[in-house]
Amino acid sequence: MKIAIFEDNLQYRESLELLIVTTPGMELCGSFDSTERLKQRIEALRPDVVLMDINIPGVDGIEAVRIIKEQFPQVQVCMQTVFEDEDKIFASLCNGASGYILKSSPPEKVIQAIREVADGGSFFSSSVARKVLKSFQDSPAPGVFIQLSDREKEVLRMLVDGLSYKLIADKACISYETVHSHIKNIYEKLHVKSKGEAVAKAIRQKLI
Amino acid sequence: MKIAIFEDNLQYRESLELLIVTTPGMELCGSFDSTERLKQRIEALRPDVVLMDINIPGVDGIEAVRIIKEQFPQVQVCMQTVFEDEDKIFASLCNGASGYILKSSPPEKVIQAIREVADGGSFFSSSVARKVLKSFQDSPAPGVFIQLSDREKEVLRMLVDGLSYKLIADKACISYETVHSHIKNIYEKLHVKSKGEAVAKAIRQKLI
DNA sequence: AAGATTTTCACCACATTTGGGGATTGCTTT
DNA sequence: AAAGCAATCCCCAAATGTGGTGAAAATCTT
Repeated sequence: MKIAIFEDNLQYRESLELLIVTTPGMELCGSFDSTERLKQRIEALRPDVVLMDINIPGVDGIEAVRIIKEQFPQVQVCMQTVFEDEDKIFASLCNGASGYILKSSPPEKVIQAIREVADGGSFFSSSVARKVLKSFQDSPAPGVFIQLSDREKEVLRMLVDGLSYKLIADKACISYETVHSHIKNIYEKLHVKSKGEAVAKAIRQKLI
Repeated sequence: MKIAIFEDNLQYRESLELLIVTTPGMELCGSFDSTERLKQRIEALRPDVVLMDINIPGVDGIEAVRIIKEQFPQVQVCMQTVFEDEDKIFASLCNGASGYILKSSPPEKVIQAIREVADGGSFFSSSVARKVLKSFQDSPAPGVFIQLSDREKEVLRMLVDGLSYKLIADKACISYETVHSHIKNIYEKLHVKSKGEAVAKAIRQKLI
């Protein structure tokens, strides 16, 4: 299993290098202090797993993940950082990182994270997992309470897609007035009084 | 650390019981095959961590988590299941579960999961983490590309909240025409032509 | 078969949004 | 100093959405 390291802190990078080379089954195929010539390096080295510092010189780690996953989707990326910055965590994950560990994690966690991401799984430090979790819990559970009929859901979906009453009418092969009528009922059930609120509620409560 | 088990499969429950009682620092305070009298039981036992089977007789595990977290938010719940059903995973997590492990997980993972959730962290089996991750990656990264000014973001936020131009004008202490103007610019930048689309895009791309 | 709900459609009046023109001020960036 | 942008304001006309009041047919429930 080939590992590449992108980490600008010399001391930490060296300890990672040592960790990798002393772990059976793992091979260090590259170690860098910036994201310069990122694509060429990945291209040449073909690592299985990349350990990427989030605050690295050059294009930052978040952008680097995007680039790597875009060009080499089979390469698994595990982010590393000292901070627990929520926005950066989410941005990295959305960009395709498979793991996220804090630099304070003990070496065996790092090895575990590498193994799991290489294996197609994911690994989060538990405090990172907690943040990810929280973002779920902040959003209400998929709406089971609000009971929309099939037609109403269909109309709502189109409303969310930004279609006008007229276009909805055409697509659903019903008259403008029927659309009007459905939407009046939807507003009633959702306790809203405008398109904006309806769309917001539909998306946030995952009604569609 | 007091652990309670809710699991209807006798064999698996017994192996969990054995695992808990033989682990130093953990105490088994209750073990049940259904969620009957759930609240009374939690009330009486005051466990630190609950291991909850997702397909348990009585109210199901997903509902049980909700009830537990509602009444006893300090109790940490770790879900257990044989299935990797995405909807159930998300529903459980939204309802307040702090961990999610598959029954195929080895005993040491179970112990690790209990320790981490008790500690305020979270634990996912790596395949579960992968699913959670995927739900992030399906949504685009928080909009870094679309550049809205502060005022525009403010207006957009209010638009999402369902306010009319007039109310936005009042709240922001600017004229109706200025709101109109900002919104024209927002539409331009978002490449949309209606409130509905703007709201949908704002939420989906986490612009607000 | 009776009753409830969903789906369908209509009309009217009013409110709101949208797109098209402008314009001025102040602040940055070049 | 000029260009560019954000923020503020104005007018107009057309398109679109909202609320009220019906009502008929189809479908599902009991």
